[in-house]
Amino acid sequence: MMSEQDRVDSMGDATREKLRQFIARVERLEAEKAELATDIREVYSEMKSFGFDTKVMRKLISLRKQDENERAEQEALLDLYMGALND
Amino acid sequence: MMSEQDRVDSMGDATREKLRQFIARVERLEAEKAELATDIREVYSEMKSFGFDTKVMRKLISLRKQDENERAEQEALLDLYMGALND
Amino acid sequence: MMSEQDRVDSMGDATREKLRQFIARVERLEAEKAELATDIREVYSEMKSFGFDTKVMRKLISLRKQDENERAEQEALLDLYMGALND
Amino acid sequence: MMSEQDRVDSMGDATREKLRQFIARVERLEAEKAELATDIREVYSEMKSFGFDTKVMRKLISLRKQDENERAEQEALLDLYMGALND
DNA sequence: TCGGAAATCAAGACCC
DNA sequence: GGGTCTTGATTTCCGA
Repeated sequence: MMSEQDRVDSMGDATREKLRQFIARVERLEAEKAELATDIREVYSEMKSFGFDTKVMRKLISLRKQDENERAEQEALLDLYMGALND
Repeated sequence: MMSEQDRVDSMGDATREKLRQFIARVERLEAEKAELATDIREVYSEMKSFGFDTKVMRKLISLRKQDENERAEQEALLDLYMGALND
Repeated sequence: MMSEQDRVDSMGDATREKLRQFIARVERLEAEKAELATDIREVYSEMKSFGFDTKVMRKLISLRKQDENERAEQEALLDLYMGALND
Repeated sequence: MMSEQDRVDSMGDATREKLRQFIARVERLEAEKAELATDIREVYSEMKSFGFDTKVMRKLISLRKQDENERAEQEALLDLYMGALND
């Protein structure tokens, strides 16, 4: 059986380069995502120091997101119906 | 390193029996679950032969489930507020 | 454009009733399926508190299921052969 | 019992405004975070269509992240030691 | 029937 | 340490 290292060695240079690029892109995006997570945490701690109950706030915001999702779904359903009418 | 077989061999009889029982229970439940999945698929195909658009129907039913979840969440939020009021 | 409500209104009573029944049947079956999923989760947590490694157990059970499927396939193949002999 | 609406009504205007701002900030950040998640998924699907095994790629990237964390820890430890030397 | 997309689920990280 | 969020893996589902 070929080891992973052998497999990498047997890649063409172009493939290896492509691999590096993919990894770099993902890692870049993940780093940005992690930063945003930090920012969000900071906003919550600001809220807390402002006297808001963060647990309630989290719930509230998650509920708003659900509403939004639901609205999107309703629209998707409507689209489905409209598509069905054209059959 | 002990192989899996060795580990089973080294179990006490009681443990081995317990193991068998757990596996039997899970497999029993999974079999029932699989049956239900089959039943559901059959209902959808009945619907289809009745002239309903199953894609629409699936969406509709999933939307109803979401509504239900949302209602539960709203209540959870209300409970949070009520709890917060008691502080 | 016809609103969703209009479409439902324009269904015959019989069709509307049929629709309700289908939805009820699917929701019933899905509720039962969800219960079974809960039961299975509970069995696993029992196993865990009994000292079994649930990850391994899951793997084990899924392997047994695969074997079972293979056996079923073999049997189906056998049936096929036997049928062929009768031709 | 005070209704939720009553509670919001009883807030000062400034507090209410502050609340809105906090919610807007969090929702903004979460939207950006969700976009990044989408971007990452897209990169993976590009990789897949390029012939890479995404499961392996995910593992690889997560290992690199671990290494990075370890390196960071080592450095933190080093800083600690160096600080100690200055005491 | 296959492959991709999405839902589901448990494990791990992380905050309180 | 309890609970929530996130991630990763598995399973499920649909369309081609």
